[in-house]
Amino acid sequence: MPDSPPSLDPVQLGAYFDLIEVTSLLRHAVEQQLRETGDLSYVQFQLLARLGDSPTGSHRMTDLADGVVYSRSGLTYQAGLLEKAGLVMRAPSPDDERSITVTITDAGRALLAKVLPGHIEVVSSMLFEPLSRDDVKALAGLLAPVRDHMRSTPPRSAAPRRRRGRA
Amino acid sequence: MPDSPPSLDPVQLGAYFDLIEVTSLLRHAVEQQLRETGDLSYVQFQLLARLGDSPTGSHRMTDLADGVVYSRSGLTYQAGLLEKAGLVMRAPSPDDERSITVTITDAGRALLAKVLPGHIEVVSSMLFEPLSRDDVKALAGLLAPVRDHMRSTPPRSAAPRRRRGRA
DNA sequence: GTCTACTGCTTCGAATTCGAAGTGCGCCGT
DNA sequence: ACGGCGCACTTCGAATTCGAAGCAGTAGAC
Repeated sequence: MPDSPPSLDPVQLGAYFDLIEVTSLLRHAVEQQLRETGDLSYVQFQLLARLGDSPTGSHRMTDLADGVVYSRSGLTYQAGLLEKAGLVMRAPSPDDERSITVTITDAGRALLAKVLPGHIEVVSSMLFEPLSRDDVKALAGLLAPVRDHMRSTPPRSAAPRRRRGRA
Repeated sequence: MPDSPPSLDPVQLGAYFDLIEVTSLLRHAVEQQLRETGDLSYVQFQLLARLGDSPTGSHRMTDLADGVVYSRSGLTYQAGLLEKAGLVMRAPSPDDERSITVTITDAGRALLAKVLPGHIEVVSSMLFEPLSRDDVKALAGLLAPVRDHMRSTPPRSAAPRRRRGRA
């Protein structure tokens, strides 16, 4: 079919706007809590959380950047900050001399633990309070396919993430 | 006061993470499209869209800031840029000498119209493609109460905030 | 009337962000 | 093995962001 006239029906538009607004508000609230509790920005928290979640406590820079949806240069900056604060360590990867492995320190884990309850409190009370258990399940069920779709559709001009081998 | 054990069940956690990731990815994609097509940042686009949507084509600064979830000082900056670009006009309100009324110009409307189709295209193909019509309805139905809840729960105020510094 | 508290916006300084360019390593074909 | 291409990360400069402080204008108490 030819491209339909480019427009979103009112329901789509509402969903889109609400999505943006909800996440913006949530992010602001969370950011404030993190700043107060642990003097962390949201990105820094995300990085620590990701590292703390890993079985090894470490990740490559690039994977971190992708995971958090962040620019590489920005990650370098934030990793530097976190390292200076003693929350992570950086070391060259053993197997690939190009890449850097970032590892969370005990101090990092401690701070994460200190900040986490408040974080969860905010998310819980802002995002989940008005939703029933089934609502949350439904939301998760809706977001998952969108997430997968987005992951598999890389930004238009960026290089497709091919490990090796050709198409 | 023994706060309830602060934790999110796995479903909630997944929904929360996906929400953040989806909007981050969407935002990046949209931002890129807007930059390419009309040399606009996302905030600038949001401001123009909001003004263009208004019956009068204008809004007070504060309402704009609240609408897009943005700091006041940031809005002053962006409004200045938009004005310099001839996309909006600023004039003191007749009834309240303190407040400034921002109005979209014809050039602003033109740029908005130029940029909108691509914007919709991106949102459509990234966010809505993997969702059926009913899915979207369900999503909208879930987000609306959350949005209302957040709006009615103003950011916890007046905590002595520490200086920005260090990690 | 006028004093005081509050609101709306701007200015200011510092921190964060990104993209482009730069450096060095690893992979592949010849 | 050599050479070119591509990847991982960093550096650099410019633009954007925020909060705190500052400057009017407004509203309510008395």
